[in-house]
Amino acid sequence: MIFNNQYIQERIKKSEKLREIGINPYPNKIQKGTPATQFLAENQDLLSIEDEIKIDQSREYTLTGRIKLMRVMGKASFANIEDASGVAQLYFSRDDLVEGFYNDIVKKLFEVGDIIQAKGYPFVTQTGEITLHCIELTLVTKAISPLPEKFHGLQDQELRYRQRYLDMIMNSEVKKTFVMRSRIVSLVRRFFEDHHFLEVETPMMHPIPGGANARPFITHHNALDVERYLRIAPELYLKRLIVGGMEAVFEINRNFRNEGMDHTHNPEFTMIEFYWAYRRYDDLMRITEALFDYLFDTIGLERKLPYGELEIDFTTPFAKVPYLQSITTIGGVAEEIATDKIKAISYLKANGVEVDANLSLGYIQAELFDTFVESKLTNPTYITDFPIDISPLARRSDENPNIAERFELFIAGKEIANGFSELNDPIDQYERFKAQVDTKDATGDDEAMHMDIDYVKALSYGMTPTAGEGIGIDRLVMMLTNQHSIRDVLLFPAMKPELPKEELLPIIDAEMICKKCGHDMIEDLKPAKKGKGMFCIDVNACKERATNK
RNA sequence: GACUCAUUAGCUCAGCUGGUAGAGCAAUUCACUUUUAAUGAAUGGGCCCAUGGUUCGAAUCCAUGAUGAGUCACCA
Repeated sequence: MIFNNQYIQERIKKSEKLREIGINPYPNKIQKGTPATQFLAENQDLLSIEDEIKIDQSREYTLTGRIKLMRVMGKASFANIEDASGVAQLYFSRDDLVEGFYNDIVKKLFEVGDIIQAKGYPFVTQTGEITLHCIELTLVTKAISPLPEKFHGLQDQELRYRQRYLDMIMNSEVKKTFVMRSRIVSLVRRFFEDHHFLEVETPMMHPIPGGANARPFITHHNALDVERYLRIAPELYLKRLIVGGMEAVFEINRNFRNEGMDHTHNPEFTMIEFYWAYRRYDDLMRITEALFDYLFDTIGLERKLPYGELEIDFTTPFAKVPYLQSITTIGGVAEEIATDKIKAISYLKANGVEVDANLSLGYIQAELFDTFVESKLTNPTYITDFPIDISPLARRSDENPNIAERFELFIAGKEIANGFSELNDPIDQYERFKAQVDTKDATGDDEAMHMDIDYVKALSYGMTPTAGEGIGIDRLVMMLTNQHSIRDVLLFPAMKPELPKEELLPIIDAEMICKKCGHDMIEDLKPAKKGKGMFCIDVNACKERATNK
């Protein structure tokens, strides 16, 4: 049982006692009181009263919040309560409350973790803290689980992620990070709206995964009996909207990639993608700089921000370095090596990187870039002029057919944004998809793109010359809040299941097998539409298994 | 996916070269009417992550596994 812990049992007993004496531990009609910080701000003037007793009984306040600390000293007590705004101190004594309430209820049945409402008037304590002198106390919500230790708080990284609400209660700076995240997302949205972009919502479940190189999550639509892919990028849908006549659109939402997790990767992450008709990739670089200026100015951030050991200078305009040049000047790879596939492969091998010789020069250069350049890009830097063959959706440069009108923005060695002039030649697009499919066949690269005929068809009706860009919101927030793990900017980061084996096994034995064929791979099963039990998603495979039995 | 580290009371942590468990906070009881992690006294609280192995004896040593963190690899 989840509540069989001794501490929880103690608290449940208190909850029952409250009910016995007619106090509902979970009352409904409670109004939120004055925010704690507002209470403190409005009574600052008490501090300057010359009198020995700084008090104003004519002022009346109601505060609501969670008890974080309680100091009981016989017939009087102090408590710190916290609400969304901050912490305020309460004072209550036996003689100021209804007779018996202090001794029998406050001291015995109220405790740290409970949410209470306090009515009273402000005064200043001997140690100079503005405090609410309570004349009435009401229980708002009983907490039957105790809070973690009051001084050290919740330190266990795992518990902090799994029980984020506890992390937020105990570690106030966590809340600050997420308030900042919300602010950034809101400002990004406002920035694009102010620039006359239209916010849209495109499908999260795609019949063909596209718009990026990544392995998708697969799910099943029962009614249509088809596979669906959680989107890896909204790109191809947003560009269909440009074809349809929307000339500036953006979408801020989740993308899903079925890949490894680490401190910069979560299986679901947030991106903004925006598409802008009659613009080119250099317009994107300018508007991205304008976005950073807007964020920094509106939030009031210094242009030089610490990031761990680093200091990052966000002063615009950002540096621009062409792809090949970055490999030679920043990566320190000789040009004759960087432009020769055979030499580049052996150079990589000498540095411990194995690459598939079937790959084209562009892919090999991408390896050179990833190995020797990326981690060195600390200050915001645009890497421009990408090899065309690693840019299947970007427009070819008019001047040089081997490079794409594309850039990526790097900060602190991480890719933050990716933008390009969009390819709008439907026949060229078809050929590029085909080349990707061939790569997939030749190298088994299951992240290469699929052929999306419907998208090519959309292009065939004519898409205006368009520029489009994606910015990783999680990483952006990491940079601006000096957080080094994506999990610290995600409210609920992805975690492995925590149930120990012993608890999982009985469930699997009893429930998690197909009722028809006895198949026991959980990922192949779906719950019965009516009644209990599980059945195979793939009906044909199920029949086959059943007959083989 | 590879390597390194961690996992002991509700929480934060000790626990030596193997001898069956300790503190602070929290809880319970008592004292205390201006405290700031309040204080003082007493009491209760443990499948030492799991499973094997070595051993007379394992929280401690070894193996395997689980979860988390960090480095690297892949990706945004």
